[in-house]
Amino acid sequence: MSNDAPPSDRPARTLADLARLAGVSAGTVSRALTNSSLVNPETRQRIQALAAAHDFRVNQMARRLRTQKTGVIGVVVPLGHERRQHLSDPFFMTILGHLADALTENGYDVMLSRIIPDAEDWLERIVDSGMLDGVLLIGQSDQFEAIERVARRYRPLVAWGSCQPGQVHCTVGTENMTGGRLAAEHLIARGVRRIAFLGELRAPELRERFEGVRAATEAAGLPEPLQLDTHLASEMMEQEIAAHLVRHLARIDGIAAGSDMIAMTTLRVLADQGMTVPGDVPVVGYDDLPLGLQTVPRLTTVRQDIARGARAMVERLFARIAGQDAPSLVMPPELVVRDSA
Amino acid sequence: MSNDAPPSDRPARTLADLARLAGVSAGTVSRALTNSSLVNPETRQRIQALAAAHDFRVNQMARRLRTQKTGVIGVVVPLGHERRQHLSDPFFMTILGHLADALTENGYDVMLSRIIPDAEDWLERIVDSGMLDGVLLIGQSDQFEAIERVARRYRPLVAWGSCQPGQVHCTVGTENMTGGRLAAEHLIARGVRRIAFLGELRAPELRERFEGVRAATEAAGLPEPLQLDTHLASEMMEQEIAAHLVRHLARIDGIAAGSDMIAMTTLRVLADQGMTVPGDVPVVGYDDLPLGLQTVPRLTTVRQDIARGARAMVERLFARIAGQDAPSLVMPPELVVRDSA
DNA sequence: TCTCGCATTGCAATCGATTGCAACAAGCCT
DNA sequence: AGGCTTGTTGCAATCGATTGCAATGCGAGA
Repeated sequence: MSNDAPPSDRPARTLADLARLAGVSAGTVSRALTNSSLVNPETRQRIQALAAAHDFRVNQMARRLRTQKTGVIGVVVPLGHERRQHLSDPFFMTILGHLADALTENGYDVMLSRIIPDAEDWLERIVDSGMLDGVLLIGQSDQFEAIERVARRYRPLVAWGSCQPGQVHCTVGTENMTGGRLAAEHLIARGVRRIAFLGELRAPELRERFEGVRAATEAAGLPEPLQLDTHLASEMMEQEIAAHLVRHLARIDGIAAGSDMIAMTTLRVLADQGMTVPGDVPVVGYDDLPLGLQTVPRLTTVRQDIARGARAMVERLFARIAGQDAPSLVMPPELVVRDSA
Repeated sequence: MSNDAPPSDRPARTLADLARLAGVSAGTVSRALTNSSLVNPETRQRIQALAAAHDFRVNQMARRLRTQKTGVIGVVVPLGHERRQHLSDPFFMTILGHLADALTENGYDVMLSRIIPDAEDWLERIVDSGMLDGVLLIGQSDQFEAIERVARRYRPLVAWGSCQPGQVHCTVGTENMTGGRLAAEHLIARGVRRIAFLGELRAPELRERFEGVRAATEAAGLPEPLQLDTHLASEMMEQEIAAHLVRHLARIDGIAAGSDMIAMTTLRVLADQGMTVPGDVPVVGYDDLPLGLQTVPRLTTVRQDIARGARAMVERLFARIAGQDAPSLVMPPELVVRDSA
C-alpha cells in the first residue's frame, strides 16, 4: 500500500537492459512481458517481477514502429468556416467526452486536433502521419470535398455530420431536415406565424435544419422563415443576436435556433430586452445538450442522441479498422418539449 | 486549385522509396525534406517536388523513435474521487480548449486521457509510455501523493490545482482560500448571516475554498457555514442539491457554490422551488466559466483566469522540457459581481 | 541406445528515419 | 603542381521492441 518497489539500482530503460539483468535475451523478455505462451511460466514470472521492481515500461514508439499499430485514434475538429470558434464549444466538448470514454474503454488513446484548414492537405497530413490507427471528425465544417477526397483511399475515417446521397465517407448524425421541421412544426402549433432561424448556412448540417424549417412553414402556408447569420464564436454571438433581435423582433414571433448554444444565448438576450420566454417569444434549440436543462426557462429542443452517436462512430471506426465495411448512420431526431416553447 | 498531383506511379511510402526514385541515398532525402543546408539547393528542390508529387509524408513513428522526441503533450484528467464525473464537465472542457489552443500553436499535438486511477501506477504508466514529451494534469483530484511521487523524478509535468507549501510538483491555480473568502465576504456584505457551501471537500481546491468561507464567517462573528456534499456528475447533482435545499433552506440565507456548475444547477433548482435569486437567496459561483454569462440571472462568481492559467501551464511545461526550472503560479482570484448575488 | 518431438530460448532481421563520419570532387592558394 | 578548404553526398550505425527461424536440451517411445 505504501512505497513497495525495491530501489532500482539501474534504471533499466530498455528490453536489453532488463534482459541482461535477467540473464536472458531481449526476445525472451519481450515475450514474457506480453504473456506469450512461448516462455516458461517460471521465467515469465521472474521477468515480470523484475520488470515491476525496476519500474520498467516498454517504449511505445519502438513497439509501434515495429508492429505498425499505434493504438491512437485522432479526434479532429475542423474549423473551416468559423476560425474563431473555440474548442471549448459545448457541443464539441460533449461529443468529445463521449468519444474519449468509448475509445479509452477499448484501450485506445485519443489524439486531439483542433484544425484550421488553411492548407489544402490538412486532412492528408493527419491520416498519413503514421501516428494514427484511425480518425474521427467532429463535424464537416465547409470541408466536404477534402473529406471525400481522403475517404476514397483512407478507410478508417468516420465523421459526425450530415449524409448526402452518394457520399463516400462514413458519417453518423441525425436527420437534420426532419429536426428542423419538428422544431418549426412545434412553433407553428403554438401559434407562431413568422419564424426566425438563427444560424448561418455554410455547414451542411445547419443548412439542412433551415431547409426543414422552411419546409414546415411552406406546408403550413406560412411566410418564408427569416434566416439570420450567427457566428459560433461565443465572444461575438451575444452582441450579434442582440442586434438581430433589435432589428427584427417586431416582425417575428418565434425562434428556431441552429444549436442549443445559440438558443441559450438567445434566451439570455431576450431576458435582457425584457421579453419573456415562451410568453412573448417561444424559442426552440437544437442538440439537447445537458446544459439545456440548466437554463431558465428550460430549453425546448430537438434532441440528437449524442451518446449513442458517439458509440456508433467508434463502432464503425473499429469495423473499418478491421477491414469491414460500415454504412453511415442517420438517427431520427426527437423533439423534447420543456419550457422555452 | 483542383487535382494537381501527377498520378503517383508507386506509392513511395518510405524515404528509401523516394531515394530510389530520385537516384540519391535515403540520408540525402531526409536532409532535403528537413531543409538542411547540407544538401545542394537544386537537389533539395528536386526531392521536395518529387515528395509532393508522390504525396510523401514521413513516418512519424520512426522519426520519433530516432529523435527521441514525440511532439506530443499528454493532457490528463484524473477522476479519483469522482468516478462518474464526465469528461464533458464544462470546467475541464474550457481549460482543455485553452490548453489545446496553446499547444497546437506551438506545434505540439495533444493526447487526451481521462483516467480513473484504480491502478496505483496510473501516472507512471503515462509518463513512462515513451509517447509524450510532457504531461499536463487538469486537477489533482485526491491523487496528491501519486503526483508528488512521479514529480520527484519526472520534470516535464505541470498540474492545475492548489499549491501546498513544500510541494514538489509544479502547479498553476488560484488562491482558493482567498477566493472562498471573497465569495463569503460579498454575501455577508449583502446581509447574509448563515452561508451554505455546496461542494465536497476531498479535492484540495474545494477544501481551501471552504476554508476561505469559514474564515470570513469567523472574522465577521457569524455562525459556521453549512457544508453540503455535492457530487460532480451532472446526472445526480440536481436531485442532490434539491434534496439539500429542501432540508436546509430554512436555516440558510445565502449560498457559496464550490464551482460554477454547482452554482448553475443551484439556480435551476431554486427557480423550480419558486425562490428568486438574489432576492430570496443570493448565490455566488466559482470559476467564471463563459456559461455563467448565459444564466438567468447572470452569475456572480469568483473569477479564475483560466485562459491565463492555461498559457502559464504551457509556458512552464516548455521551460521544464527545456531543462529549466519553473516555479508554481498562484493567481489572485477576483470577485465578479453580476446579478445572482 | 537411438531417434523424434516438444518446450524453451537465442539470434538476427526488421520497422523507417536520422546523423556522425568518411569519401569525393572542384576550386583555390602558395 | 601539390596540399587544402569547401561543398555535397553516401555509408552505416542507431533508436528499442518484435518475431520468424534455428538451436538447444530434455524426456519418451521404439
